Amino acid sequence: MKIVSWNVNSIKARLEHVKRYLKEEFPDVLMVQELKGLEFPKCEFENIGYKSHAVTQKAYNGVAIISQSPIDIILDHLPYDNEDKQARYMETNINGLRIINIYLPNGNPVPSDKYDYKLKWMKRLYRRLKYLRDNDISFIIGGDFNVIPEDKDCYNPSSWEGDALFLHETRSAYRSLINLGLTDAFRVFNIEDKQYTFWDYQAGSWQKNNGIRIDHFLLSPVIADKLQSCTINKTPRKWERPSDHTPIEIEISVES
DNA sequence: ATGGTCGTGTGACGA
Repeated sequence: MKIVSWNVNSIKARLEHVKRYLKEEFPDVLMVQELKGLEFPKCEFENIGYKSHAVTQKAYNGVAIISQSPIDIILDHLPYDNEDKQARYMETNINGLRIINIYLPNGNPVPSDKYDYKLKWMKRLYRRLKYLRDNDISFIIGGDFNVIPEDKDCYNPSSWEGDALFLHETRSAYRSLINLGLTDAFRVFNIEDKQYTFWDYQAGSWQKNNGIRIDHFLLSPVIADKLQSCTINKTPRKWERPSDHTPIEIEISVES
């Protein structure tokens, strides 16, 4: 079973990219982030054999899951704060697998209410994932975490000092998630540095490979044992008018 | 070099 996460930076601007990707790679599940609008082109995906479900808001954020198999919605928001209306979380069952798609807050500038929100959001996420672990519910969580886990996951660690994606407190909160017993799927197969999923539009970042690794898949233990591969697919970042992120892909063996 | 680039929605803000 092939599952992919991709921050598309507007589903309207990237519709043809997403359709092309589905036709070329034919994933079982594609989770997308940063839809950036209320409208979601569900019919466009139906026409090429995909079901979908989106959680959207006006102008900002937004996540969706596009799947060959039916999607059961478990949650369409991150629990433990009823005041939080931002469209950043969805939790589903697909083929009996618990699949979670997140767009974790960026949090810049630091300090700010945005950074406070990011840390609170990460604590809420911890609480939800701990609940799933405590109740022996296996899961796959993927998405744009807006966290650079280690120095080797960015091109110039000193230039990221003080950034909300790289601060000690951010990475510490991320490690707490890992310490629930989760596996960073990418690092199972690749321990090299300079393995990025995002390159800024500015200053020739792509051409200079000045990127960061912030899109991740974390797997609970039973599913981690079934992981076959995890690959960053840089091809869509080379297309015309690309997203600033590129897809990260995992393959899970599922008994049939 | 105190910039540079996108996208939303149509002005300022977010990344």
